[in-house]
Amino acid sequence: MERRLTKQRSEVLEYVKKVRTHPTAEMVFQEIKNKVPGITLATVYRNLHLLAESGDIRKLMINGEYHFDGFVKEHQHFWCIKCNEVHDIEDNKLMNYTNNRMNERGFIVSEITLSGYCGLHNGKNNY
Amino acid sequence: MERRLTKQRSEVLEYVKKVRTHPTAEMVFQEIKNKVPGITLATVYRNLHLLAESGDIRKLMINGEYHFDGFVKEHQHFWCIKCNEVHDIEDNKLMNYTNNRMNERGFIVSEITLSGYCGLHNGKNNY
DNA sequence: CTAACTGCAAACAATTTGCATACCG
DNA sequence: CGGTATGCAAATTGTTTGCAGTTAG
Repeated sequence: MERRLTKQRSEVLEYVKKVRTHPTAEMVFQEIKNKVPGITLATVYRNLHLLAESGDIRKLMINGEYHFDGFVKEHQHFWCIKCNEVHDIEDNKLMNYTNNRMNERGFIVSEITLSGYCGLHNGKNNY
Repeated sequence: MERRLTKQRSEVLEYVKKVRTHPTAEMVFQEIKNKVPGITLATVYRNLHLLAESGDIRKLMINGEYHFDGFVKEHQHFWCIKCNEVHDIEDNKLMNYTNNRMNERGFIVSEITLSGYCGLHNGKNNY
């Protein structure tokens, strides 16, 4: 199944690649619909899934919604319960430690997703 | 808002407490509907959420669905992409390490959710 | 008694699908 | 051309809600 480069697909990809906000399909749709008149949410979904499948972007399931991440270098995610934002965590030590501990138990870890309170909502600064 | 102990609520609680399978609302409903004739999925949902709110059970969002866990002692979860099961991980070292690393960055971790391949599906035994 | 709870049906939100048409390579 | 991809509308899935009747304390 060969892939074609349509206006819709390239705009979806470009948008997800340029932001670091882990947008949902709906957010991507809202942001690009002006540049791609007539585009549908269904098309955005289809492209996001295809792009994730081909490894151009990552697909995350956070709090019951898909979020998409144009940053494909291995990293982890943290979802803040309070501000509802997804933060990138780049911590090789944490990744290695987690892999080692889990490998010992026979598991292979492909994703680490943490949740809790981010810097702005950790109680030290909670106004 | 005082809580009452109805047949429906106690059966939901009892079921979630007795299994270690992290059932969804639908699964709980299917398992108890014979013991509680006439019970509705909506009632199961309402009770699961109330029980989670009061701390009697835990509520997890895994792969886009709520799962419920009667084991309330602090622990982590691992979701196997292949068998689609949620495994309990009890690893205080991993928890402490993760907390420490994340605290340094100003985050407070309340949940650790890993995903990947469990022992039966880690490629060493993948038939 | 009376506020909490229930069943029922309808509403919802996120996502997916069928199908006829459009268009990339 | 031929098979991908698209728009549109309808369908699905998981979950929540409004409401009138029921029940625990």
